[in-house]
Amino acid sequence: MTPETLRDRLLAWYDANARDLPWRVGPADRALGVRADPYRVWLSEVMLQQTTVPHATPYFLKFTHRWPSVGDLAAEDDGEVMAAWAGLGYYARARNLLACARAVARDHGGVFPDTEERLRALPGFGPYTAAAVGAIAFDLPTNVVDGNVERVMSRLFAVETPLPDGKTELKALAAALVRDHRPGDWAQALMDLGATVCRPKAPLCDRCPVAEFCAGLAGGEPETYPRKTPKAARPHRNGVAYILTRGNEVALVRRPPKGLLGGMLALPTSDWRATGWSDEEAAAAAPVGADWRAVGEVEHVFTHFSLTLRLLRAEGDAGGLIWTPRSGLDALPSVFLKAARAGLSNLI
DNA sequence: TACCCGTGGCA
DNA sequence: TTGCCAAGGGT
Repeated sequence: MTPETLRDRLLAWYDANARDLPWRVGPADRALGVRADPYRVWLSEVMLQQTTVPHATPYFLKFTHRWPSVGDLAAEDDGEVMAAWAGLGYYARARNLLACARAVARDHGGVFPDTEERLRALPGFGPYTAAAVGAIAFDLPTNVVDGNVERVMSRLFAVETPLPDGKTELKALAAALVRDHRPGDWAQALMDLGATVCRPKAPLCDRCPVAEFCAGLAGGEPETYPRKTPKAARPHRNGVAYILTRGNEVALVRRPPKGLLGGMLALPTSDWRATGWSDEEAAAAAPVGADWRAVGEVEHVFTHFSLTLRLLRAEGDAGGLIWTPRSGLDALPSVFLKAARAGLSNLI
């Protein structure tokens, strides 16, 4: 099978099997000349970074309803956007999202630039996002390489070099298939194939439009690609979260702008360390003096460490805290929402 | 370059 | 239960 035949097969498959996604202009409409809104394409691409479609979708609908244009988003307050992002994770994306929206509003007249190079210069635009927005929103023949495309290429060509070292080789293989014809559909076809057929586990090779081209399938174990270097073990840390209530309100803090959960509202915490905390030690380290009572603990897993958070609760008052009604706790990252719910529960 | 940075679903 | 996994970017 020639590369041109492979392309024809995959694009035809996409025409018949494209996923219907809220940020997507499908192949039928694109054939009529309809273009996707760069703002919506960009927003979806950022939300989908390392995030599943089911998890990102409600956030996309919420954001586009509340901020229909990049100018609307650029004019919003930081805290509102960070609160709306809460629960989606990787909060640097939200900080960069705002920085990018404001750069587009200020430096580009509210219009996304239409070259890969100038997109790449915007905050939060790495190689992937610049290529994806360029292809999907502007039909530029860019090389869009995400985890899906890496997996598809590694199987099609039975690439033995483990990731991440194999990225260069996989990217070159993908580049050799890019043409000026339907570049936006091509990028989305590759990613849809990776997401629905050439899946990480249990690929559906009997439904694959390019199976006869696939060296990984010919070798008998397509699911073993891409090869990967083993990951380091995840360390464990221990911390204390303090739940100070004043009637219906809970005391929160704003975390520093960079680092873990940067810029997000949070419960006050101790430092997070390898050794555990006794109740006495935890109370002594509290941000304010109060009659602290141990009310349990929660477990949470981050990308590179796991955490046991001991929960101390007290009723009291203090300055320098962000007093928030219980109904406002949905502005918290998941780890603190989980901790607050557990600590405020009457079941303890 | 290697490490940092969330979350929830699933086998 | 544990580890793997999802449309990566920043530093």
